[in-house]
Amino acid sequence: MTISTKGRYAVRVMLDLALHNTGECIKVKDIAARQGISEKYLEQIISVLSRAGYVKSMRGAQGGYRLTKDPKDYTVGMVLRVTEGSLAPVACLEEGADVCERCDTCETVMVWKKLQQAIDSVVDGVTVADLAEWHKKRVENLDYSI
Amino acid sequence: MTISTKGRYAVRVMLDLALHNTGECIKVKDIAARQGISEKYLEQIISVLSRAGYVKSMRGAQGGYRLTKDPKDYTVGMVLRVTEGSLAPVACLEEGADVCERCDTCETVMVWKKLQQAIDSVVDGVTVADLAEWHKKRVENLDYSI
DNA sequence: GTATTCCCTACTAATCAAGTAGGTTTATTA
DNA sequence: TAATAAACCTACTTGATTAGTAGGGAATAC
Repeated sequence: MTISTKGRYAVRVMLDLALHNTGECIKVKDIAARQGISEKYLEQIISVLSRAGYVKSMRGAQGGYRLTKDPKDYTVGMVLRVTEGSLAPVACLEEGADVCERCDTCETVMVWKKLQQAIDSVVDGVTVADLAEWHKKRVENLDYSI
Repeated sequence: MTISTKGRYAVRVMLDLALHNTGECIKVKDIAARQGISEKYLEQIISVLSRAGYVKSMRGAQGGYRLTKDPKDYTVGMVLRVTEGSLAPVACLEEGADVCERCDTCETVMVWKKLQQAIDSVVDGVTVADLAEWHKKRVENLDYSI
């Protein structure tokens, strides 16, 4: 019942890109340094985001990545699903799964369905823009408190 | 983000015991047959429930298991936590986890906290008695429809 | 043309999942 | 009391997944 580093890192990458969303390209190297994540590993994760069309890449010197859309257009759920795969808590709820022959006598499926709804509702209720907003607010508060 | 067979089977065991809660002992062999689960594997799972005090065992011929309390006193969450371990979606939310030094600048933690609350709320909002109730209702409906 | 950056594939070590296997202990019953 | 039926316990296995590492290739700016 855990979200792997892949998904968590992906969310942090999107947040990082949102916070540095100046129109300039952001290098993986910089994100990795800021987030304290292995550069090579991040490369793999961001390439998933790239293939999904969530970020746009520019190769070569001065290259890097940018968000293709506005941060408010990405939910955390979108990012997690594309990196983690399905967020279904049990296999038989995954899309395209063959309904198990036990389902019609299996009350537990009701619970997993509720669980899935609850999970979806949380992760799709928060956008990358929200994360960025929270971050900015927190930084402001830190400034005042010093 | 999935619940393993261990947890799911445990819930089904509890439901099975609730549905056959006549005061008599229920053998692992019978549960395994009804649920279509490997007897040996179920043995391991039910022993966890036994050590947690959720079921009471009787050894020897005519032995077996019984629920120690009323089905309504067990939430699905209790059963899952004891078999799956923590239901925290990320390691840093697990109890006793050392707070990572990044947490204070890590807005994503907010999302994981909401997620955990949502998950807890679902799994602790359904009891084994609810599952049994749903099952009985469904069986009734099947009877009428024939 | 060289440095920089993304891109792609393969490999690895450790852990976890989902069982299998085989024997030990305890209670019933013939 | 011997046979049987059950829970109990520990170790092993096979395959998948996780969390990276490693090494080179292709595009682009300067």
